[in-house]
Amino acid sequence: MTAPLAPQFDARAIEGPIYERWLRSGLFSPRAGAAPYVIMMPPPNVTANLHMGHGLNDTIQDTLVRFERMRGRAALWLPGTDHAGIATQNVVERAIAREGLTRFDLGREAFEARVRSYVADTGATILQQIRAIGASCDWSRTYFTLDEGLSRAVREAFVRLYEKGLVYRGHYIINWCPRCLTALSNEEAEKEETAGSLWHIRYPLEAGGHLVVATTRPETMLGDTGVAVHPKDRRYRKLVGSTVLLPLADRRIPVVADEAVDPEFGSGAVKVTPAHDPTDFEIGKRAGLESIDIMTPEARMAETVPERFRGLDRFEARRRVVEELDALGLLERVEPHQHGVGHCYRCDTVVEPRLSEQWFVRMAPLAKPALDAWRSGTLRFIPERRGDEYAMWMENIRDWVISRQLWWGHRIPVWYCEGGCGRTSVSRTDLEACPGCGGAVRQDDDVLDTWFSSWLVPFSSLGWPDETPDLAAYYPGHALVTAPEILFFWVARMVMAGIEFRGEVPFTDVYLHGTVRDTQHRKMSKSLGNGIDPLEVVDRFGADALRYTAVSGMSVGTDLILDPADLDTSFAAGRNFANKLWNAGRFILSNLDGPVRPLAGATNAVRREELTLADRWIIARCEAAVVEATEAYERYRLNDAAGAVYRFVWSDLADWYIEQIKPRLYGDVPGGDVARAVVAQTFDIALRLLHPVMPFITEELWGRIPGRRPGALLAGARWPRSDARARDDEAVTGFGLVQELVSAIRIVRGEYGIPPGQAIRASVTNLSRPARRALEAERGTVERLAKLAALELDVAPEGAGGHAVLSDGSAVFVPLGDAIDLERECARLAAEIARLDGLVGGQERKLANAQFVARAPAAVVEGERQKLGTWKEQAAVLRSKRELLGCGA
RNA sequence: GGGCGAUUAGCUCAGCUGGUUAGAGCGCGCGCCUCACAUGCGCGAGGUCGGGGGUUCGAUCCCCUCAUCGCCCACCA
Repeated sequence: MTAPLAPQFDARAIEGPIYERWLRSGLFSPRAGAAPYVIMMPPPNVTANLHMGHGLNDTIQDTLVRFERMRGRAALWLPGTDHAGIATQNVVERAIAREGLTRFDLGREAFEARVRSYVADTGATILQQIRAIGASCDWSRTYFTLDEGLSRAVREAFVRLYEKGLVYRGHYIINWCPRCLTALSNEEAEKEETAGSLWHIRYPLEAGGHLVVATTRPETMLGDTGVAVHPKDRRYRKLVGSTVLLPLADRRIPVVADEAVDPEFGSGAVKVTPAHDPTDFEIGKRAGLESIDIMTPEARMAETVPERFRGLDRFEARRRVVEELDALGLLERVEPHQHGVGHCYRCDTVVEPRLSEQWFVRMAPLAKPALDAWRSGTLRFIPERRGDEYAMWMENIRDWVISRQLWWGHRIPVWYCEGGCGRTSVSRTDLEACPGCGGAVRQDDDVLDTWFSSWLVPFSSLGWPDETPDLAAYYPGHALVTAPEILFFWVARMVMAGIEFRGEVPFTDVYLHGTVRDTQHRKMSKSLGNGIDPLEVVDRFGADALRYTAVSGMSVGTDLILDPADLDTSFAAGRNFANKLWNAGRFILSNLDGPVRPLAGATNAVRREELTLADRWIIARCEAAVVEATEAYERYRLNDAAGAVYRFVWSDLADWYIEQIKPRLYGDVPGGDVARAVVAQTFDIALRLLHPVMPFITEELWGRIPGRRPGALLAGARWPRSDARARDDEAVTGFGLVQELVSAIRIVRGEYGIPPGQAIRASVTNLSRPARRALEAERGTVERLAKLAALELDVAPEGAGGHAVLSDGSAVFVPLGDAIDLERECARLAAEIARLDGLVGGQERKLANAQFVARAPAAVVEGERQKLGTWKEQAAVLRSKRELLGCGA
């Protein structure tokens, strides 16, 4: 376990064993006695394979859960899978089609058995794959929406809603997928803007002349049972009540008046096909028109149309109808027409509005409290604007078609009496006989929409309808993290179900993250072949690199753009950072071979007087990182949290502090024990702060810091507390000047191509008090990092050399002797002076503006004055240097 | 047709309540195998903050408008 760290970071070597240790530790199950923090994982489909969408979604959830777990919450991230009715059935139907079979060949029971065995094989795959990215789910509570318990919950919910009159059965126009052969909800019929045509057709009037109607679906005219006009439309008012001779179908149909007609659109007259259009259905109902269903479930023309059209596919029928109308001279004109056409969300087939008998949930009563929850602030969305979408949907909610003509799912718990009484029974338990007459019963053939089980998950997964301890402890939950695509399918409905069945919203924060897209901003998809396999990324770069890239590449609500063609570049940031962390860790750990003194508390704790300026500086920077990262995690600004730790680790700790302490660590100067204490502590804190985002590498390194209890895990360690005593403005300013000076000297070196090996001298004059103290304290640091033979303070420049000025006005001089290119140095200084003069000029104008001084807040004015002073000072210093060099005007 | 969002360096994005010398990563150029790291170190180039107008002492940030892209909703057939 304490094998030396590999020189080269190898994610594959550490991730498996660490995940095993986490599992064995039991940390993924919520600890008893603490305040809970609960996230329900959006259950992936049983047949799903991990894609980047999951990668992103699960990374975010895991980051939040790990953060809260470390903060001491009883964190529960509850995983499960969804039986995914249509999707799964489609997969299995495709599989048996390869054997030349349909589900009807197999019959219901055999087909269902087939799906079950298929799912038994594949069901656990996705959850296994999720582990690869480090997900800290409580696997002991894993559920499947078709489990016995969740099935009971489904029945309970159905029966309760039925008993309240919120579930009903009726004949309505629903969206029908002619390929899946099932009803779909409004949400499942995705509108796609389509370039279609608007056909203007002449319908002859019995009394002579004709009426023009416009339609986008001419084939439906075979099912027309009326023509409607607006009651106030002068052009047509007198025609109301007259008769139209419907062409092709050769039927006589009435002209009716209805408010739903828009006189402005088309000709102002509408053909009415009650069996194939929701608006027409309503008009037909009001006018008492007949409904003629002209299509089979497969969307071929049915027996109800003239023989020559029967059996034709709807689009073929469309062509034939148009052709015949044209031949008859009844086609007035055709114009291009953009409109939204519904497509099945599972197979993309154009859905057909169809009249059929289905089960529905009356949604308005459920929507009201769900909307109130948002309005009152009980429920909030991140980003906020998503709340408006939620509200709009709730306000315009339509009843939910919950029956599906599928075989894979929860069978509708309704039994029809086939004996004498004809009663319909809704029951929590299977019925053998009619409760009314004792006669035979037949269960409804249909199953429920998949989402009818998903919307219960926040409590059904915890044991509902039983009042289990889990239910008491972990409902309601806290955050719900998902893609905006399922806001209505799932999130909104969970809120409704939560309030309806448990009296409380199931979570308070809905974090809707973006979508993973390619560089052309196309959604990643199997069909486009632009996907990225997260498992390949994990394999090549490690889970931490994947997670870091995902988290840092996306701010609240924005999409994550990755290039599937260039994984090396896409994941470079994460891979490089993991590598950096590993090497910094390797260095630090190899220098902590002995006991490390604590920074506070114990008797041999490092005293404040023992700290160098650099120590105080890194401790202050670390404190700032704690505050920044903690606040960012709390606000779901994971990219900011990751960025804060990244900068601390790379820019502060690795680039400066580690370099600063080397002489102490090597024993070249005293104070090694203090440096070790400080670096151990700040590194430890950095690992904690980063752990939610990069759990594996941080776990591996953290466990090797001396003084760990055996078996201690970072995943269960406590979150760093902010400590006001660590703040230290003096050290931040002072060490900042040290950094500036080193940079200034490096720039001069670079300008004149002074070889890295060649030690030079540098002197600083005109020092401010903080600069003097800092440079005296860190003289050695400057000398080493700028590769100086000596840093001299207050030694006036002599001879030719490079000049620079620090932000406090300190004048830096690097003697160059013959190496100087006087012209070049003069030009360089002139450019810098010009830049400063520009700033000074602007600033002077600003401060000369009486309005500004009078109206801007005093603190702002004071700040601007100070800036002016600084720039003036810097410009003056450089001017004097130019003079010194004899640059001339 | 309604509603919303975006437009900042070559690319991907920060810039959260108007005052910053507008930042990061990747890419690019120059110099470095400096005993943790070349998946690295040092230095650097690169931006009229989409166009136009306005409010303000002051606008990348607020308002209007135009353009482009995207998302959500919608029974004008």
